Amino acid sequence: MKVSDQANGTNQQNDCTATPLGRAIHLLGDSWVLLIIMNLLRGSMRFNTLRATLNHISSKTLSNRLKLLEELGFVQRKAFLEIPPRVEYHITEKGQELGDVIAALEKFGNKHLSNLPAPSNNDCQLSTEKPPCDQDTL
Amino acid sequence: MKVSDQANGTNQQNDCTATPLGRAIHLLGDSWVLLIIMNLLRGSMRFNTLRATLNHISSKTLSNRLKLLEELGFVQRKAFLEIPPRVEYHITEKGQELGDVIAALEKFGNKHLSNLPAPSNNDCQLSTEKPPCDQDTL
DNA sequence: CAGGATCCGATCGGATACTG
DNA sequence: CAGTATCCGATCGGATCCTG
Repeated sequence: MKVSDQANGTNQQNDCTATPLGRAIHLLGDSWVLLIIMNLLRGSMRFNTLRATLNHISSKTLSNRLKLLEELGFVQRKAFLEIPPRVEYHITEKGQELGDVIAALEKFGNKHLSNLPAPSNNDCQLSTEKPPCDQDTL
Repeated sequence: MKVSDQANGTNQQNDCTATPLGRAIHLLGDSWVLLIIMNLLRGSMRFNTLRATLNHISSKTLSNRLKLLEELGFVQRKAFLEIPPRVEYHITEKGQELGDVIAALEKFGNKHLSNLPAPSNNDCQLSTEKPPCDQDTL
């Protein structure tokens, strides 16, 4: 059960998109979305920068998620008509509030997922230090 | 990118399991886990009851998630040696704190995912009313 | 009733190549 | 650089059957 490539909600299965919480779960029940939001929360980024930060994401996947987030109004795409082209993605007001969720996640992780045996690999850019997102809005 | 069937963390790809937040994202980046926790937060449930509540989950998937959550210590499995067998799953102290995440999710959903055009289907049992989980701990 | 085993289709996501 | 299109393998998850 993942977020579909397009932001169509016509999934017949089990997305529970009937209620806000269901939709939230459906949306945030996707690691990439979480990761993208997390990084964008710390500042606007260009496509490839973002892609480099999320180490192993393919351009396809990143593109999909970004498109989805844009449609939902959580991320704003700003394209500069230059050569070479430059596109910057940044969080919208709405998207900012996902910081609360991330914060809750982080707090939980720090409390209960810290001292588990780390499984050997270290992939994505997940800085432990607090990003300057407004967590005081909690 | 989903939570693997077993709770092994030996995923070589991109799970970002190095940092607590990464692990949290990895764990909560799964709709079923979120849904299960959500329902268990409202009270202990038996296997099939839980399964009925999460309308379309297969016993396999539910079993996997439950096992994972148990290994991580967020859910406690209590089996009664009766015939027919009865097994109750209930949230642990640790698991309780996932309520914060759920709460954040719900708050966000209510605020930003409420008035979107609902896509026709209504599957899972996602009650809109607040569960009695401690959201004031935020 | 709780759940393990298996089969198998659906989907996702990575790699690559290509375009403006 | 910022994607899109395509191919295709890996994985997940549903259905079914079976057991204690």
